[in-house]
Amino acid sequence: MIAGGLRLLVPAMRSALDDCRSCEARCRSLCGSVSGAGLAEFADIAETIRLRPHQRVVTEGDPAAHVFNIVSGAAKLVKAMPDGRQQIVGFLLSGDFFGLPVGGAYPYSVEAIGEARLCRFERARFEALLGRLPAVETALRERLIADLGAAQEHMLSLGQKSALERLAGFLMQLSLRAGRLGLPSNPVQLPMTRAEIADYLGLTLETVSRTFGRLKDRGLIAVRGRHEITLKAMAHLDELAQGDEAPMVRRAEGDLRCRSVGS
Amino acid sequence: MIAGGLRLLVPAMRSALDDCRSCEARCRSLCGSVSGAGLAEFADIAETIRLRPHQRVVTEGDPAAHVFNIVSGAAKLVKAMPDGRQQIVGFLLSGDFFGLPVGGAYPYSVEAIGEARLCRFERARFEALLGRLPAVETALRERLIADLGAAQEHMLSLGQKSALERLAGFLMQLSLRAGRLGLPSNPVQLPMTRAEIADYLGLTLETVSRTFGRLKDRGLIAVRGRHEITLKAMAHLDELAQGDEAPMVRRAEGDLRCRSVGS
DNA sequence: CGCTGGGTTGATCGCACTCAACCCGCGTGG
DNA sequence: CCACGCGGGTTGAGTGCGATCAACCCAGCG
Repeated sequence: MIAGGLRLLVPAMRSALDDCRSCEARCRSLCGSVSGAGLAEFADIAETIRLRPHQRVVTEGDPAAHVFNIVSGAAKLVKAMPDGRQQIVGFLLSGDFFGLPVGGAYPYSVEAIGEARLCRFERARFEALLGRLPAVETALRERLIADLGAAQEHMLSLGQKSALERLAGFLMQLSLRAGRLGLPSNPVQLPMTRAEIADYLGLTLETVSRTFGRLKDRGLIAVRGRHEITLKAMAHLDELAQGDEAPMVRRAEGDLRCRSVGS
Repeated sequence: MIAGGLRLLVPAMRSALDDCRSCEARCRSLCGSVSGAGLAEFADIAETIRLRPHQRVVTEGDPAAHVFNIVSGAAKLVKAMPDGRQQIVGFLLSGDFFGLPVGGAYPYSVEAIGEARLCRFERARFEALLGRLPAVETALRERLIADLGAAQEHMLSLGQKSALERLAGFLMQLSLRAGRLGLPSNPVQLPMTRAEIADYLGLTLETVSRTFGRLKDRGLIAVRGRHEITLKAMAHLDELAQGDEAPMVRRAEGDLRCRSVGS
């Protein structure tokens, strides 16, 4: 999960929403944690929302009155600076959860990528439910820990990796994630634009475009259309993303310096 | 909290540790969430550990058998790459909590900065306790959400901000954090080295050193010794950190300002 | 004393940013 | 039907911020 992933609430909406059947398979692992009664309670406070492309559901800094769950489509979590710079801190796919506030306010804005359908809960009621359903509370904790881990992994990318390494890692992430959702993991589908990839990876759209070219030149990927990438050497891509292969920059390992005394 | 902050367990150690009194004041807000019996249970499974400077308690990738709570001193969360590059994803101060695994393994290494004392719990027992103490589970959830928010804020820094903006933001963070711990918030104490600041901000130590110089030249800070910084214009520093003032587009204006001072 | 770890400063380099032109597909409307 | 605009993408030329390499400084300490 690149960011706010939390797939436990989808089952709750089966009775509230009529066309959620595509979610059923992929969230089965967490269905067991919700009792029949609890499931009904979730359905009770659920509300369906449809989003047009680029439409915003949540605005950074607003008081957090609701939490959300993506049913279908994709969205992005955006943190903006006053001068227009922005960082996408995560992409959300169907089943992902978001909207938990920091200090009472949303810490990011959320906008749809393409059409999206999602499910809304009043936050107060949602939190009240958590108290009554410890299994859900535990599942939520697990997801938060996973998200925190993903965030830390992304910090490593943003702070230390080259453009090539970041993009390779991004493609591998998308592939793994699609696989977990039961979708084909090799021709990777990119619902987002180059500019959005750039804002996620801390690069510019030109650099992203050029870096796709470099990956293609190396024979690691094939670009088919704007939104489909074929991974031609996943193991190699992964090595590249991890920085395993010879990079231009090699930093000395500080702790073992005592070995080679001045010679 | 810059990273794995979680201050709820400290009270539990009052009976297990004799000299934790400095923690008492700062964790009072969460003390109420633990019943007397629960507190005793925590004390029961607590174990004290002392660390020498640079000593490692947790290694990235190892199976996570314990969770920890910092009693005194400071530590860093480090993610490393095979070629030696590393990203510090957080600094821990007294009261902070860490060690929750992603996929069963620690997602980072943890090393002491200077001397540190901490408290260790077996993870299985800790999680069992969470089930019996819902108030603690809730407090843990709150801390995880706050940590996730801090991580996302840091992504914005790493992905979009200049060296000057990152360092200004870092100093403001440290100041706020010290204030929350009941320590003086203006002459900021830096327990870590320049190299560690660099690895946290995604810069090199040379750039960090030069950027301290630029902040000093602008009259925003005063550097006293290696580990103490006086913030001379916190409002201005904060604007700088947020990117409110003229950023990358017209760097010339910033240079103009320096020139008029210099010549 | 000299050694060592941490910090500062200078000179140079290079990756990614910036600015800019251009391409392509698509929808709209004359 | 083509003209046009527009959003998204690619490519090229030049720039600059921060990385790299390398002295040098300073304090603590055996």
